[in-house]
Amino acid sequence: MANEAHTYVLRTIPQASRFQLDYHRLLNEAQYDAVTTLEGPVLVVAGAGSGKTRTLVFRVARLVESGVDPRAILLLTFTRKAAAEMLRRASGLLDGRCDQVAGGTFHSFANSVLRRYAAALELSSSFTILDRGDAEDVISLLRARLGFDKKDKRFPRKQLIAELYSMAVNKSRPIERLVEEEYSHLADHLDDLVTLHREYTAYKTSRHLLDYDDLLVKLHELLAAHAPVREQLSRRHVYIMVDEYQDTNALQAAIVRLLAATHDNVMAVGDDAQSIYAFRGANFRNIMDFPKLFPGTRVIALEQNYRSTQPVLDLGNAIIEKATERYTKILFTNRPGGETPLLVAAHNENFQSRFVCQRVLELREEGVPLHEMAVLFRSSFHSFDLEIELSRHDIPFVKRGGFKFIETAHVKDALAHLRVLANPRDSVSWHRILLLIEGIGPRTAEDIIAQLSGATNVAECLEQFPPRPFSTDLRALAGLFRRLGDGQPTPAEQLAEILRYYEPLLKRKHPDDHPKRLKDLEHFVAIAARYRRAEALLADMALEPPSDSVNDVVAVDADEEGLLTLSTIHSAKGLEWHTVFIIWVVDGKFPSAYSMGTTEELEEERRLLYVAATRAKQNLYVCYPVNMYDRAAGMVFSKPSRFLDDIPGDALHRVRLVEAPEA
DNA sequence: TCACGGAATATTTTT
DNA sequence: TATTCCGTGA
Repeated sequence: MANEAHTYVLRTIPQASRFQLDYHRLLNEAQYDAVTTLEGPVLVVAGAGSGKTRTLVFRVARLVESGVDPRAILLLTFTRKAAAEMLRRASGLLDGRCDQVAGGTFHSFANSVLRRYAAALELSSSFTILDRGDAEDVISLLRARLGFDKKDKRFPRKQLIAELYSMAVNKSRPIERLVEEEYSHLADHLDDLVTLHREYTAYKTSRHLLDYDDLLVKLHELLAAHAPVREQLSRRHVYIMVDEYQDTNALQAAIVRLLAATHDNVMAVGDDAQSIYAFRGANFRNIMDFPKLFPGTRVIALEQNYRSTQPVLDLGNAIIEKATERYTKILFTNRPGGETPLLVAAHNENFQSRFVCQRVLELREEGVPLHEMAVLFRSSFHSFDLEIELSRHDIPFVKRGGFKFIETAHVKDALAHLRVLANPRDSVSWHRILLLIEGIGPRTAEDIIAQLSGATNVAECLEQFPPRPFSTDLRALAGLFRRLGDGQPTPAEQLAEILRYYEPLLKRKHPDDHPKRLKDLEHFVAIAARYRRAEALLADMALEPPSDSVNDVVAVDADEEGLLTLSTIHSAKGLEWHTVFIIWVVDGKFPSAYSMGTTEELEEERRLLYVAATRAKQNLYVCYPVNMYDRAAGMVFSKPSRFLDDIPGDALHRVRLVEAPEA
């Protein structure tokens, strides 16, 4: 026995003792790889439905289980809701520790960092965030002040100017070059646009105003120019994960690079085929440049799809196959069976709407709950007719994307009062507030704001303004601020006080439809009640406004059976449903006629259709009306989207909707 | 300087 | 079609 030769094998002891979760069993190989690579730069190229979120969630859990302080993990996502959902799931897997992970959007992260380190940038920590509309208001104001509005050559509109300035930041290119390359029709006004931009920047600085782009610019500046702060932040956020990396831009990439300065522990997750935010300055090539930014990057591809049936996936693959530039993968699935997606030709828009309603009701009968179905479209207004039809059939729905309720004039009016309370130098909000008063126009408002800027007590200053026809109203406003200054009211109480002042003004301004607007404002008070600090409310309203659209829920009964989702494709990113309808898949609408100028734009539209198609788990209906109304030509025949042109019939089954004889 | 009404015009997607 | 612009009268 003692003489017998033994061979010994080293065997790893199962790590059950060390980790609560059986990562090996719960993840596929590529996912496991991504989840367990904790140190160093990693790029996860994750196809649609390949368990990207699952991977991120498990990685958070893995990090925490490995003894990493949850507060050292930073999860940057596209919406804060996405971050919250992931952390909720991670907590479900493991325990409450995962809640302490820092998470949010680039913008909300920038917001909180900048408030904390405002001093380093000679910025007030009570700065106000301008949304796009606010930025446009400022631009319009300055444009008038500079006299650009009445030149012989018509000056561009504020929207376009704001877009130009924003694009310059998000594409990291000077205005001059951008105009030359992409806005050549503005070339005549180049000098004035540059002047206006300088004024715009100065205006914001002197009044502690930051627009969306400034948040990123200032954060970058803070990290780039202040080494001690960079060190501190980098040591604080030791494990960084960036979701939806294909929709980030060069500036955001630079921020990540600086944040990771001391450790290089960054995991970027994304899919170049799903890049749909170029109009905001995102560049899908960013994802391919990640390894250049972080030498030694480990690239992991997730190619197995767990979401969709093979026929749905085949259609997705067929759509994206013809993209002119493509870096990655063909998705495959193990999900058996499934129906071939249908291309449904409806006689006109209303037939299309009725088809959706009918099919939704049938599926509900078959046991598919409403919240497992969604209707997707290119542009928000494409669903108007459908919304009417759904109401008629008593089908409850939520609409995501499009015009948000926070963007309606009356909500912004009410919000403005809260904003000046936090930042008395917020002249944008002052402007809004004062123009509500009868008899006060831009000129008088300017005067009053000038007075206010030197004042220590707002209410007193307003009361002391020399008598004018509108003095009574001004005193009422002063009274409001006096009351708001008293005690420590909650944001909801403050808002209620504001509404008492605002209601008469609202009724005067909108004699016909003020009841609807008042209802919105009550809704707003309810939202405010969730906050204890006004600052948090204000930041959220600017950065993460409630995603419900204005014409919101037809709240029949939002019981467990839930609501049907209507959504723009952009707002449907990352989500999935049992059944998906895509409507208005017509050339000119999808791709949008405004995006047919360049190949880049057209390619982005193609990716958009790809994103839409890959949201479906089981059923996919691609719909279009054969006859549609065109303002110029009246009723015309439509042509299905060019992206469907060469798709064979076995990948997309073409059917025509005919009216069944009444039963 | 303000308010209002008629004319011009661009028209999507969002932090 | 809805918004923004621009001129007019108060």
